[in-house]
Amino acid sequence: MSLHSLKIQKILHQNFPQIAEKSLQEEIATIGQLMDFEAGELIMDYGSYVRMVPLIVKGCIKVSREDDEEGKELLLYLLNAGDTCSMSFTCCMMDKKSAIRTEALEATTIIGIPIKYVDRWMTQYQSWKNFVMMSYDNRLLEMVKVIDSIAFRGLDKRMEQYLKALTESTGNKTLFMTHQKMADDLNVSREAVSRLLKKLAQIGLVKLGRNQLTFLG
DNA sequence: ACATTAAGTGATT
DNA sequence: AATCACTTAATGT
Repeated sequence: MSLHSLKIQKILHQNFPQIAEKSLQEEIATIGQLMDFEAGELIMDYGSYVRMVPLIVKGCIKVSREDDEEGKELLLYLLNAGDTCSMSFTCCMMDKKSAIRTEALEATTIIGIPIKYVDRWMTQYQSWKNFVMMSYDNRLLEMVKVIDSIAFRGLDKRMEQYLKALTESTGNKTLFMTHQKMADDLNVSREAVSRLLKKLAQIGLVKLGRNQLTFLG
């Protein structure tokens, strides 16, 4: 067995304990491709075809929905080690263009699984099916939370949730980004973000700086 | 020093 | 809360 395969097996063991069948682990180790992305790198853009399903090994990926018209964006959820991209399953199986955009927020490593296996494993391996289903469930729950905060709560609570998700997901209380970027993620105006952050700074929830912000939750 | 970009502010809708 | 029209502040060249 190759060094590459051994490495993947070890990673699987550490980050994807749900994937139980030995033969499945071996298949992934054989055909999976380790891929690295730098911080800020665009992994999949809106409209491109999905050829692989990623298993996230390390880092953090931002998944966002893009509006058809004027470059509007909305953060849907964040993915971390042990997660997979649910949208990519659907896109793969139906051979559709990606309805989302994914971007690495920090140095990120994934195992890429070519499309053809993904489908076959669904019927072949119980743990793969469970893994996929579980992943759908998690993502859906996260999206419900986002919808909930958009529909029923003000921007202030939404901002808190956003900051919490980002800092937890990146494991860093300080975020290096502009108010404009946050405004894009939340799909609100930059001014609204600036004004709200100023309020949050006054009550001591965040610490502000140019191009950076520290969450003190 | 100058230009550029990020952030703050007030008025208007 | 969005948009506009500006001002002020920080940073890069």
